[in-house]
Amino acid sequence: MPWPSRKRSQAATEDKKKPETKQAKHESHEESAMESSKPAEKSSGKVVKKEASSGGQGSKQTYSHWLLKSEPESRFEKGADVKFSIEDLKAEPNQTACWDGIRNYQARNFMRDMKLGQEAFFYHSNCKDPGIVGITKIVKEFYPDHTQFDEKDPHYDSSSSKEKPKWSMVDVQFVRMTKRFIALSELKAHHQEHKESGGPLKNMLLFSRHRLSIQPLTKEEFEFILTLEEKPR
DNA sequence: GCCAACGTTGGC
DNA sequence: GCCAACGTTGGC
Repeated sequence: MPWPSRKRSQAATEDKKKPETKQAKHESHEESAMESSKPAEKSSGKVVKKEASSGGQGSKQTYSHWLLKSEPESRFEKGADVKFSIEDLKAEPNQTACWDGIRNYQARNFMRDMKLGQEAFFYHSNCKDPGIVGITKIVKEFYPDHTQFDEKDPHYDSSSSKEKPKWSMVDVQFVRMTKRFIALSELKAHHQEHKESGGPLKNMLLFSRHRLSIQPLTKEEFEFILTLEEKPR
């Protein structure tokens, strides 16, 4: 299936290295056709621009901040460990990694909307303590995910081709750890409260698109979460 | 390990 | 294009 979560090593960043490998989840589909046609896509695309939360009523608001899920604990997928914690990111050259292995159209489309310099929360998922642990920034906009062409990679996609790559990835660089761990449970409590009060987390996708490993955040959502850093829980 | 949510596949 | 079956994500 499609899904993704993770990313992995290598970074192409400035130096152009080639990518390495990594993974995330995988799966496949067909390209463009799918893109346009599948449900996920459409929703995603649109969501991105419009919705938004605050503000935007009809207009299209563009997301400028993101949340990236990654699994900090070992888990094997087709023989490969998908573990990639924020500590792993910090250990990469330039503290930068390519976010490969994303095999979900909605998540892929969000990656394609990511712009240089935008920030993303690094979220630990499928682990003992799920929540936000740090902040990263986009240091390379989308380009083909090399793992789709590698038959030995868990995320190989035989339906994709170098001429028409189906899957994309971006490079992200570690910025800093959040001042404290911001647990999913804490975000959820605010989310529920905000649903009634109309607060900034009322529409946070973390609670409605459970399976989306790459999520857009509005500026208001991002900033509200940053204020949580300052308050001891 | 269980299970709810939800995306994908594939028959028709 | 609908929809049931299936598979995956990911919290608990």
